[in-house]
Amino acid sequence: MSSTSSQPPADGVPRPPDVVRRLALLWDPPQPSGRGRRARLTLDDVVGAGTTIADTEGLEALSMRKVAARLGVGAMSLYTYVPGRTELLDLMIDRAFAELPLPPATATWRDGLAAYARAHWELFQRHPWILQTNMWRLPLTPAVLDAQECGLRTLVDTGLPERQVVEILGLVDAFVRGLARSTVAESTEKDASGQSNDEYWTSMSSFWVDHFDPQRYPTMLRIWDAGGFDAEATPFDASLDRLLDSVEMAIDRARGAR
Amino acid sequence: MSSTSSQPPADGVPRPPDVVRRLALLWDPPQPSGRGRRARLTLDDVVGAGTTIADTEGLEALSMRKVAARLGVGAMSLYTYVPGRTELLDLMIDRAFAELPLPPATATWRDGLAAYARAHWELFQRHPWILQTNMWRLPLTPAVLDAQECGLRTLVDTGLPERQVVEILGLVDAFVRGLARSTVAESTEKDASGQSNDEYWTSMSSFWVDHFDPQRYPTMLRIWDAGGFDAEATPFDASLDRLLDSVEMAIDRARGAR
DNA sequence: CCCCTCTCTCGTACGGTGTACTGGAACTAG
DNA sequence: CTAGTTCCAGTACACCGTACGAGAGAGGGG
Repeated sequence: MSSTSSQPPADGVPRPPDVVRRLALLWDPPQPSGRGRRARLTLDDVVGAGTTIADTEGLEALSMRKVAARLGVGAMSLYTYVPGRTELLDLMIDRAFAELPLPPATATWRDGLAAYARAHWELFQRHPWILQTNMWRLPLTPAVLDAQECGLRTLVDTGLPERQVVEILGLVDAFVRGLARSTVAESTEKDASGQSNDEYWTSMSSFWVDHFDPQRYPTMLRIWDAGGFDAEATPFDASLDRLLDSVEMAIDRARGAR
Repeated sequence: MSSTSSQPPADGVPRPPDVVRRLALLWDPPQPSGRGRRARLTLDDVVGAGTTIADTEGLEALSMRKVAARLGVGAMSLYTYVPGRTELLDLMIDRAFAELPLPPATATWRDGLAAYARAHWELFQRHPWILQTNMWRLPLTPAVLDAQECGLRTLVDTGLPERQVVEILGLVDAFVRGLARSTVAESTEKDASGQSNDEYWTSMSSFWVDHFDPQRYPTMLRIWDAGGFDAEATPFDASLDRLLDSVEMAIDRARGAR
């Protein structure tokens, strides 16, 4: 657990994590319970509102007060649905991962793994805030485990030893997250730096003339001149194909050694 | 730029980024300037104190007030050395990356790249908060560019097209960060969940009995039984070697096609 | 010598955050 | 109708980053 926790410094008095309650909320639907006053909202409303804010304004704009305002409700009312911000984030992540179109078990390992990677890639475009969650690991939620299960399933019958299956899936995950990160960066940086596009560009290029020393960074200069850095815009699929080639090599080797 | 910015929600009035000042601070040493009252501290003191706090208490505990307290100084005094928290973080990252023992240009590409990866790996063990900075990209600081230059240099003369050099180094970076993340997670999670080790363990295992459905996750179960997940503790070097094998394959192919 | 000017120092204050507490409102079961 | 149970929300607290401005210390010019 912990995963996304320690995202806020645990303000005020830290409130013990209470891992059990947190997991129960994720894995068992909140029973309506009949008795007492009717709820104006559902848990899904709250999670949805949070996701909308994070999608449009970024994770840093996600505050309990803002979520409550969007739902036309007092800030403290949210705490009837959700124990705290950390758990709200876990629920948002679960909801997002539930959107993943997971490939069927019938696909070949290569098609399946490619679909797995592409699905994550597109998810991170749609919900870039997931990459901001600073999680050490993803939270242990149903949809997240579904995705992991699916990814592992694509490789488990290829003859690879189990450890390598885990290792390779980790590599694929890191690859997708890394590439998504830099792609999102490119689109975020410009408007995040405030003001106009021009102002950003001029201050950016002032870096190259004022501080960048070509003698100190000859390789970078050479690669830049050869257009190597424009390739950040290289299609995702080409890089993925090369990665899958190396996976195929590992599989072939494992089969040969058997 | 932007990199680590938007780490705090841009509290209060956002203060325009002023990219120019930020870069100047990073690339040009702060001239002592003679006139006026003598400074009690140096910029390095401030950055060092911040690093110490982040190392020992985590990035979430890094606040201006805490850094100031450690230096025996008022909170606002820090702002004579540093424009704000964002810039302090950039400086801390630069200082950390300056610790990297970069391999000499004389090494073979494989030795150099392995040394590059291992140096980063060890850096992230020493300063795990770097993995928490949520940066879209690393800041454009001298030491960070030194490291990138070094990484690119190991591959630039191997016959790979420039784009693939950039792409492969990105993959290596993502790999190291990903593996470091999950390794750090393992050591952090336990004490981060507060209380005793026992309490953590019992609440953790309560997950497996209360919520984990083996029918839903057969592949995970199978890999678990085969010990595939213990392999997270697999030596870093073994995984790295396999990654480098795939790089070698890419190089051979590029040479063959030439 | 004084004074002026420049710099660093830092108390106060503002607007933001997560959330504990508490009293009340609204509903249902008996 | 009453008791029990739930949801609602205002207030309050500790903490955050940092704008502002008054004071403290040091050098240079007269």
